[in-house]
Amino acid sequence: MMIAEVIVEVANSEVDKVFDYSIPNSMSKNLIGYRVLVPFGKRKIEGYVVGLKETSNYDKNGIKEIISVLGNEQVILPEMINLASFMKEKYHLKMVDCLRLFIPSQMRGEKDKHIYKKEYVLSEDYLEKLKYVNKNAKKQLEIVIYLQEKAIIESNKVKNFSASALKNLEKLGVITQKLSVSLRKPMENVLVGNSKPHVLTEIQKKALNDVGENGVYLLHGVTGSGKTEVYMQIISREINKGKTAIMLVPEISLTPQVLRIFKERFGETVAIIHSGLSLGERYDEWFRLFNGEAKIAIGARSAIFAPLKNLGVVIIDEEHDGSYISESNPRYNTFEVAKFRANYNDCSLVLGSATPSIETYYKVETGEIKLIELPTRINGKQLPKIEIIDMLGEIRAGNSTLFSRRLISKLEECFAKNKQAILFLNRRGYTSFMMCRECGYVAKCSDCDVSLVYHKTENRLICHYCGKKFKALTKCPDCGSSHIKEGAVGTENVVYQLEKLFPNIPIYRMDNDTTKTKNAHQKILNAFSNSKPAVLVGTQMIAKGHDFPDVTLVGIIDADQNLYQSHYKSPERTFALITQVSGRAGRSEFEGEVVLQTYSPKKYVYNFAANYDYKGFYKREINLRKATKFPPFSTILRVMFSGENEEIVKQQTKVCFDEILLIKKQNPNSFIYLDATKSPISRIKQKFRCQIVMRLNNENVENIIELVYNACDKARKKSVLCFVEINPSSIS
DNA sequence: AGCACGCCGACT
DNA sequence: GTCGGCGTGCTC
Repeated sequence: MMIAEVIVEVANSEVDKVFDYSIPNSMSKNLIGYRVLVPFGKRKIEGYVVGLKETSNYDKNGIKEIISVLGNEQVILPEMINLASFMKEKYHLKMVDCLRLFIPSQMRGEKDKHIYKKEYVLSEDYLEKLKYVNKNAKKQLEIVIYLQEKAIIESNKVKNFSASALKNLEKLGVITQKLSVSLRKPMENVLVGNSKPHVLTEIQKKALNDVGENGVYLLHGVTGSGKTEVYMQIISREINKGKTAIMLVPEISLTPQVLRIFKERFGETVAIIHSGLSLGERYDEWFRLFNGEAKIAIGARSAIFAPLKNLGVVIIDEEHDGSYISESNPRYNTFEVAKFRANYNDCSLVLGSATPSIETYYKVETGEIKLIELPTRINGKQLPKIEIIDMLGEIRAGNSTLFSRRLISKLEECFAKNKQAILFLNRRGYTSFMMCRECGYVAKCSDCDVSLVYHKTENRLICHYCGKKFKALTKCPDCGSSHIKEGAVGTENVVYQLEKLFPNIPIYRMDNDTTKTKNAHQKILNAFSNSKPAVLVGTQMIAKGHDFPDVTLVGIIDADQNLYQSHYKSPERTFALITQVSGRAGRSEFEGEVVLQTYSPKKYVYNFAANYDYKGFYKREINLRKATKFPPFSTILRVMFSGENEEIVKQQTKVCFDEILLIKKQNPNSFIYLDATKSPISRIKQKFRCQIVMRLNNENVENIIELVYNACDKARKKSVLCFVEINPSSIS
């Protein structure tokens, strides 16, 4: 008899183990990677076959038979089953959560399940049916009252109510389910032209040749050095050998322009995976990769899971970008996943960046990564000159506005020449918080432990963590004072101040708030590029990948912003951001310049950034990390507990912490630091958060992590979420 | 996650 | 008594 090992498709559950099922005689035996329907308790559930064997150890009640095979395809390749196991072990994830990353969500569930949204409304005769509801059924009555007020429980709110209460009300006929179709958006019409490969410069040619058939490479090239063309030719080379390719870019730079370049060069052989696609489109693109019609996958982080066989190369552009580390649900490090796939396929992995992460560059030193450099701009122009302006000096000279005198005169100069400027500030909204000058009251979110940001256009206070909106303050709700102090300025405020200074210059703003609707991105960029002179004010989404030929001036309003968060990566992030934003200037025949405003002009990071001295910066930074024992010379681990009941969260954190203390006792040399605290943001979306943070020596670290994972399992409880992050990009 | 089983408080 | 809420444990 043949036994199939099945992972059942039950979301977010404790059922994370292999279940054995026998394969009926009528069924093909080679079921690895197939989706199947299996009896599970009293239910029938979907599952994935991850292994086959002759006998089962489970014999309590005998094993059950697979009911049927779903679809006729091996949707999960053997490589991907291995990858799922690798991720499960490395990041302490659930097997299902990993497998789910590999197939489009449309494929799961019964046909069309995910196209429909589940919503509840009151039945027409609900008043009649109400008499059947038990008077003690508190939860059920709560639902009825909610519905009387709001008329509908939207699909995203369904989880806020007791599932059994909803079910019972539906059975009694008090409420009915309403299925509303969420429509497939039409396919974006990108013109597929015939872009010919560009003639490479000698340096580009050398770079192309230096990338071998396997191994890991770092393409370190200044902004505008023509990395994209090198990537495209590496991909072409592999496609011509009959292989396939994956190219990852940060979500934020997946702009229509970038996609168009690839569509024009590779036509139908490229499939694009990004968050703007509808579920249907995503499914279509996935399937084109799966059946071999498309051979190149381009997309953000999750495109690393593209169902491609016979990979020839994996490219990670803007390698240092934070979006490559997943910060939700299955938390993984894209570089490590990419390396797994590259090893499995015996192909090369190419990282590209103008400002590689310190940890990556360290791997160049240790020989783990081979370095390829593109030190000059393709147009032969110098990188824009970066001028550091001391904002404290401005205050001393009587200028306490947002803009230094230097920036204003440069703006005037720029407009007079009919050119364009970009002003960068990595903070959206109008003012970061509002505080009462009399009593110190600060407007905070009701569901999260953070202050609210004032948005002038909406005239609302908005929580940047959960999105909840509140009425704007005119006076302090505590003491009635109308002396309200405003916090740090955001992009909205920059636009507002700028309008006063330059009433006749068109000003565009690009941030999360102005790009919510589809194609808003494109509209703003089009409008901006068609008007001269003009200013574009924006957050980091303006920093990447855009090619604005007429931008000659870049202003960095508040360069210090990143440095306030005392994270060991703050300096490298600041360096990367300055380099990135500065790279927007002087991309065509006109020279560019950059005005960098700071309150701490002496900080070493600014000097290195202003001189485009990456290597100098790296040396200083790596020595600092070595001396202070921070990654890559140690490993930081954060265990997070979160849940609605504060006491239970604290209790479970304590249970886990005590376990970890035992580990520390037995491995005293492994721990540099260990502490359990409330998270700096102690509540998000009504969930309390506690964390255990530790810094570990690298010797034997794999073992210690394993022990910490076990400690987490001991503290596991249904009502509390627990997850572990390795070298988290933020611990707030 | 579902679904059953079983304990416990409230009401005909 | 008995009905339903709600906590616990199991699913090959």
